Amino acid sequence: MPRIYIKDLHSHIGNEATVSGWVDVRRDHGKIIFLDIRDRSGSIQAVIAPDEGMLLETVAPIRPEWVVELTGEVKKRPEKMVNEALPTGDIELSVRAVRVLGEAKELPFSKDESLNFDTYLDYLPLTLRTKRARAIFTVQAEIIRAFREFYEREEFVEIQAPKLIGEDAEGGASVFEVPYFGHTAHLAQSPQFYKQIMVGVFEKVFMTGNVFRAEKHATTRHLNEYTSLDAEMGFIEDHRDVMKTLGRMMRHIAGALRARAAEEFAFLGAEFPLLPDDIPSLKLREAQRVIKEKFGEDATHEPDLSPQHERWLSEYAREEFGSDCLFITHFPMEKRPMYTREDPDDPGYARGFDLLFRGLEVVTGGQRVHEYDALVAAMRAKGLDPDRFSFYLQAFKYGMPPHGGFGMGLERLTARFLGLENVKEATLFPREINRIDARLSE
RNA sequence: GCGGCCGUAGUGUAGCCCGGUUAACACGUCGCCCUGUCACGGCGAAGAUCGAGGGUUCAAAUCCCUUCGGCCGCGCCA
Repeated sequence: MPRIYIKDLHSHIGNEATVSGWVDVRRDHGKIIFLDIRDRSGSIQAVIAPDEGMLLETVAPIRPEWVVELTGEVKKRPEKMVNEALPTGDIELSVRAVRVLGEAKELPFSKDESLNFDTYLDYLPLTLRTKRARAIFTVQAEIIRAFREFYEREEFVEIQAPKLIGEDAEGGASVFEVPYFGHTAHLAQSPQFYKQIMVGVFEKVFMTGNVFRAEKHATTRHLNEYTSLDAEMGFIEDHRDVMKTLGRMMRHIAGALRARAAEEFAFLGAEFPLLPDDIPSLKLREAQRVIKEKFGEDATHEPDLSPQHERWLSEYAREEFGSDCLFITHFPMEKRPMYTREDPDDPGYARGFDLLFRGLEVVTGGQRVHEYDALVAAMRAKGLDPDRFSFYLQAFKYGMPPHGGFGMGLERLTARFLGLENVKEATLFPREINRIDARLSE
């Protein structure tokens, strides 16, 4: 017999049905007991009535998070007992039989209690069961689904990039070392090289996968392991082709969330973003002029934006352009990795961009160097030895089209969509300097 | 790495600035009562040597030092 989900119980009114799930709340009135039962689809009130003497004994030890199977009649509630606040508030399950499928020990805290974030992290297998956490990660799953949906429609091929790599990908960011049969391997800090290589194979590729950063940061926007949503496409004119695709993708994701996650957004008090057809774009130098004029800080000689600058610029983009997203382009070449393409019309500056979303950088992308000799020269200019990158360089040695792409932080994106303060709230099992599941100090 | 803040029952907090008899409140837990609640309710109980170590003092959760742990901001980045 197929399992009946709680959300479908309205079609069983007047009939007997069996549901299974976790006990959310127990309300014991002595001779009548109410259990709120939760499954993946919703929750319903089960009533254990006084005339079922044996049942009361079975139910007596049952506490929150016990897993039970309940059989009984699905009844329409008497009018006075309807709870309009709940989707199943007009019905209840009048229980005839109870089967305990799994017991639960006493909970360390009641599940609705507001916790310190550290306590939340200590008890993730339990705290992820809360409605809030389930809403966040349902939205995240929809973001990935929409991302995949968009690029499949655009005829990109989905690939899997390795996580164990030999040499560090880009220089700069610290990478984790891994013993590898007497050698030292590294955990990938980005799929950059592999997605570029695969442009030589499929022209257009995308991927989702985890990447690793060995940086000792302690902020609300950094993780030591995060999920990167990447795309790379060949035969572009310049970085603006990538930006256009990315803009359409953001609109697709927002549309998909509106269609499929409106309930979660409402529950979390999140607003859908303002995303105009053309996402506004400023060169870094223009953005710095805005900062100086509007916000009074002279950062015109900085090579990059600070977090405060990003928040200001997002504020400006919303007021000025009615957009929650803003592209910043043309960072100085010395701040960008060796595969970055310089803009011939703006020497010294890159054909690259960051995407700011509600005050935070969520994407970095741009056009790449695709000529072998130029790439070798760029490596040398950055003090890198081209021999160490000979594997990667084969792609360019044997013919590559002009191409570009981007990498996007899934947790940052999720957090910005939902207005969460800390990206760790948008990470199922965050890896941070002092914690891999449990605190490392313990 | 640098700067700011925090550590009190299982959980979340108050008390700390202005040291002083049994460290308070809420939730949870346990016991008794309750046939309509929906974060049920009522009565009662247990549970904390106040992160750890040292110092000042007649007296320290409270003041000082050290140490451990955590959070936030910055740097770096997505």
